[in-house]
Parts: sequence; structure tokens; C-alpha cells
Amino acid sequence: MRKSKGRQKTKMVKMEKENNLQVTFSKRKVGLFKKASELCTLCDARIAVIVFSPSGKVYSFGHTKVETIIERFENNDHPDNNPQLNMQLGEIHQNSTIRGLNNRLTEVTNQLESEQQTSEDIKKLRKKFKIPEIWFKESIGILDLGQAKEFKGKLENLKKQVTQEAFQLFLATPFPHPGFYAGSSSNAPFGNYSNVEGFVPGFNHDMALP
Amino acid sequence: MRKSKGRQKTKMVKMEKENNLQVTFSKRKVGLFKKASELCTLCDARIAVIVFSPSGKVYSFGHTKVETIIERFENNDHPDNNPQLNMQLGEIHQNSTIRGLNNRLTEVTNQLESEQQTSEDIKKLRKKFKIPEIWFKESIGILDLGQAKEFKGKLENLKKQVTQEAFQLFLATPFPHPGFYAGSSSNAPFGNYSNVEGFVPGFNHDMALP
DNA sequence: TATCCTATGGTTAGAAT
DNA sequence: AATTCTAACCATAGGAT
Repeated sequence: MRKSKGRQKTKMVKMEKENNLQVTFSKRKVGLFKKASELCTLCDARIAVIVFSPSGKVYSFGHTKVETIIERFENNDHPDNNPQLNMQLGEIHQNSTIRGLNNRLTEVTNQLESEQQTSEDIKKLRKKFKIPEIWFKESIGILDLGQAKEFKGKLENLKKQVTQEAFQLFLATPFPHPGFYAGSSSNAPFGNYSNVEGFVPGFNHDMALP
Repeated sequence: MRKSKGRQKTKMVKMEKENNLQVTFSKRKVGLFKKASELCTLCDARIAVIVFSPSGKVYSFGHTKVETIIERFENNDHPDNNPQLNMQLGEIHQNSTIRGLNNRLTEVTNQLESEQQTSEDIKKLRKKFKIPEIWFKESIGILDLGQAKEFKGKLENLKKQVTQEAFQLFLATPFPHPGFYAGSSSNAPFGNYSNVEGFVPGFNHDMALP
């Protein structure tokens, strides 16, 4: 029989029963990734989520790619250069850089990201469709950087049409979106919390460029 | 007066109205961080979440510290084999119904078949259009301006052909696909976005080592 | 360990501040 | 840009498989 009192309220403290903890972890991890996924889709955001289970397993979610997001994050985050970043203990920090500079940075970052993604998508496409190696053998040779860039642009264009549409159609699954990655590995411990009326444990490092 | 129809269902696609997008981003970002926080507390997990807003701002959540989590993540050896396959075979959560599982099985099966067919189609395609050189290669080279121009022209031409005809080959395969609408211009018989109950976009490669 | 089933508890879209 | 309010919509604890 399947009768229960339905969902019951739970205190926000570490779960006692090791068993329930495991189940809850599994469920909520899925929920968290889903939320991240939805935020990406709805708001065109780039997100990376890394989760270490208490037992040490690693799960991650990323759009576009965890590594890419991390890289971008670390490129932005250089506390040593910017005293202001440490003003308020893990709170909202402002990078004094001019808006224009930030826009440019974002632009360049996106461009780089796009190119990296293109390369990867193409590789996957080739593998997935088992495109003969010969396709890649004949070479033309580049002399001019400008031409190279132009080519990249064309490649990007091709990618959008072939990869984004055909590739996604073939590979897309009911729930995940193409371009989202996840991985895992091992090992783990625990820590503390900080912050106002919000997240219980955690640390909100919020540094937005004006 | 505070009258409203209450929460309304929303499609999992990028929000149209720039204004709503902004508000939703703000709200859901908070929700995401809260979820991460709760998971940390309840299950003694270590989590890092990095979020880039479409405008380029960075927000992050970390327990214990984002940098620590990242470091730990990167120190892990991430087996880089076929993530797609792993995902498809390994992460079927969230597809809660038996029907869903069956559909998924059918889907994967069809995909395999279609790929085999695609392999053949690709070969024919290549011969027909005489697809040139290193199209999908990262490091390209152009010998001289003449070839560059010629290449450019072929590229343009091929692009059209690929998108028009090759596309049909790619998409021709019967494919009961719920699909994800990738946007982009197309005349293809795309399934548009359907229901929810799973990560809409995204690609969850979740392979934990025991 | 990871779902499945439900009754609740929790989250959030829309509108307004 | 973040927060408030309300009415839905959604996530999930508990129990079972």
C-alpha cells in the first residue's frame, strides 16, 4: 500500500539518518541541476555547478562547459589586483573597471567561448556522424591571420546551421540540452556558513561589474 | 491593488521580454543558491555555483569556498570518453514514467539506426558536393590569396548546399523526438519544445566513480 | 542506489513597489 | 535591480519498490 502523510516539513540541519541523507542528496542534486538548467534556458545565463557528495563523488553541471565557466570566473576574479573586492566579506563587490571595458571583456570572452565551443562541436559532429578522416586531410594552408579569422567565422556559421540544428536533433534527449555537460570523480569533507537571512551555509561571492 | 492570476505556467525557452527575463533571472538565481545551500546543509555536501548573467555579471555561491571547490574539481581526473553515450545510458532520471523510459529507449534505438544511415549519407554527400579540405579541422591554413578566395567561394556555396540538401539527409530519418527548439533559422521539420519534467536544455553527463 | 507514488510544503510568474 | 504579494505551479519527504 502506498499511503503516506505526504511531504513533511524538515529542519534545515544535517540529516540524521544516513539512509535518508543519501536519498535526499540524490533527489536534490537532480533538482539543483534542473534549476540551473532552467535558469540557463530561460535567461540565457552561463552556469557551472560542482557538487561533492559527502562520500566524495563529484557531480557537475555546466552550460556551456564547466571548464569554460570556471576559466571565465577565474579571469574575472583577481582579488590581489583589486583591493575593493575584499571590502565586504564575501558580499557584493564591485569592480571599478569602466563599463566599456567590461563590455569589451564580455564580448571577447563570449567570442572566445564561441570559438572553443565550435571546435568541440565540430569534433563531436565528426565523431558522431563518423565523417571520414579524408575530409580533414586535404589542407589549404593559412598565411594570413585575417583569412583564418574569416574562416573561423564561416565555420561558426556552418556550425550554427549544421551542428545546432541537425546535431542537436540527433543527440538531444528529452531532458538535457546540448551544450550542457557534467562529470564526476571522488573524495570529500565539510565546512561552514555565512550571510544574511538567506542561504544557510554558503558563501556568496558576488562581484558584478557595473 | 495587488490582483493577479497567480503563477502561470511558462514554456522552457528563452524569455522574450527583456524585462521579465531580468526579473526572473534575479529570482531564480536566488532560488538556485538557496537550493545549493540547502543541499549543503542537509547532506553535508560541498558545492560551488557560478552564474554569469546574460549581461555579464558574475554571481557565485560556494560552500566552503568557490575557489576551493574548483581546485578540488580540477584536481580530479575527468575521464574524457564519450560523454553523450554515458549520459544517455547512465542518466535517465527525471523521466519519471514508464512511458518515458520506453520512449527514450525507442529514441536511442532510432538514433543508432539513423546514425548508421547517416554515415552512408555523409559519404555520398561528400562526393556529391566535393567537400573540400579541413573543414572541421581546428588549425587551418590557406596557401595564398587566390586559394583563399576560391575557398571562400566554395565555402559559401557549400554552406547553402549543406543547409538545403544535406539537411534533408540529416533530418530525414524518422525520429519521434520531443526535441529542443534551438532557434536559428530553419525550414526543417523540427519538433518544437514539448513538456517539462526533465532538464530542458542541457546535457547531463553524470558519471560518478564508485 | 535510484526511482515511484502522493500529499504537502515550497517556489515563482505576474503585477506593483 | 531587488523585493513584495498572491495564486498557482512545482518539488520533494516519507514510504515502498
